[in-house]
Amino acid sequence: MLNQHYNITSAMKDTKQCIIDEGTHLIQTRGYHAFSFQDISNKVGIKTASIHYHFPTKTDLAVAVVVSQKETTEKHLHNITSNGALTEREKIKLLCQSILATTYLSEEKMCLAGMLAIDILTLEPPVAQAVQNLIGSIEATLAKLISNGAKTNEFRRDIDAQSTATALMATIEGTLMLTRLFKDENRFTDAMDVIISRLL
Amino acid sequence: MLNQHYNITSAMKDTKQCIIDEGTHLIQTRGYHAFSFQDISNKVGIKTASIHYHFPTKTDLAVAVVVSQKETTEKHLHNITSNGALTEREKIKLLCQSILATTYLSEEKMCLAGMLAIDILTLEPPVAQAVQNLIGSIEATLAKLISNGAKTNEFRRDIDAQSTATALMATIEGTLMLTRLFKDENRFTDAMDVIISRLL
DNA sequence: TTCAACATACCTATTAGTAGGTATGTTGTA
DNA sequence: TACAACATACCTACTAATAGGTATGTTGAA
Repeated sequence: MLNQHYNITSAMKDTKQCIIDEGTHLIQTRGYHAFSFQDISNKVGIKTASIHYHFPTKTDLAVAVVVSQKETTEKHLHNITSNGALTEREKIKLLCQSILATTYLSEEKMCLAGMLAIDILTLEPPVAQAVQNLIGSIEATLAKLISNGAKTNEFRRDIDAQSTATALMATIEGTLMLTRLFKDENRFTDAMDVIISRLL
Repeated sequence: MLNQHYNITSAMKDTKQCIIDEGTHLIQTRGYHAFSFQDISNKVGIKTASIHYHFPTKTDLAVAVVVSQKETTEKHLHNITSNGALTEREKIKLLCQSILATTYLSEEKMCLAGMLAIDILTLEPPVAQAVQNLIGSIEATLAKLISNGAKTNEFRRDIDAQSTATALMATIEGTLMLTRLFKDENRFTDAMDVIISRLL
């Protein structure tokens, strides 16, 4: 896992990315204030002091985690939105399924943005800004999909893309939160089915 | 503030309740893992060690906070549901307004249940159970209101009380989370208007 | 004189972060 | 092409601060 004295091969991610990945996982499962450098140290196999070499402060790490996630998410979103074989409604449904699969169904993780959003009052401004950017990006994609569907009369006539996207985003976060609380994935599926069928 | 050497008057809540109230406030603003006994000590004017006299562990305090909140909330919910002058739809809207007023509009607080629900993987079972009970209670009230409205044909014909209540609960939590993130109360109002008008 | 409700004084564990050192890799220049 | 100078990526050892928690002492009121 360590790069010290070794060449980096294709099968070996560099340490910095390992730290980001493990940080992402820890934030999604335990939250910002419930994970420590020691947790990362144990998983990555690097001393806590060495983590500071890559990320001087915990805030720096958190920012890197969110920025990295934004890139990954945008690629993923693009894969869905650019699929010409799907209707806009199908794209939105697929997006929801995809979120469930990468969060609760993957070690009961929460959405990264949501997990950090809840700590907004205790996060330093750079992290808060990064989280806003991440949520903003996902919401913009949703609004675009709804807007597209509206043009082709795929959705209800009087739909408002922006407020509907906002409501959809909120329901995704909230339902994920309650799915984790009750450990019942049907909560997510049922709630999203109701919302999508009524809102769109 | 302290009761030591003083009689408890009507204007003076007892220390135990003061600790619970301050704990409630701290959890709603900072979250479980970002508040300490020292924070409570500073606000209540009691030494941290003395808090342990009333609540042996942090878990005990958290449970007391949630149980206390459940009682308060249920009284509040009853005041709304038992108001004969309101339609079921009006009751639900009032309930949403009331939640916004007591959370984001009050020092940017989050819903207590939501704030703890997010930490489900790091909370001890008694706390998790208490949070489930609290959310369950609110959700049951919502389901009852929807069920009542359905009987009087106040809502859409094909409405399902339980799944609609679940979706509504999720949207309330999620929209509150994003309202705090972006510090924009219109997010709550807009999203809830869309949801209520489409779902009910 | 008992005892509830505190305070004092501590403990152990953990936190993020720092200081200084070391082995290896890279690079510009003579 | 040799090598000094520097960069990279770690290490050990440490710090100050904070966390939740405990054992024991004090005090005023019933």
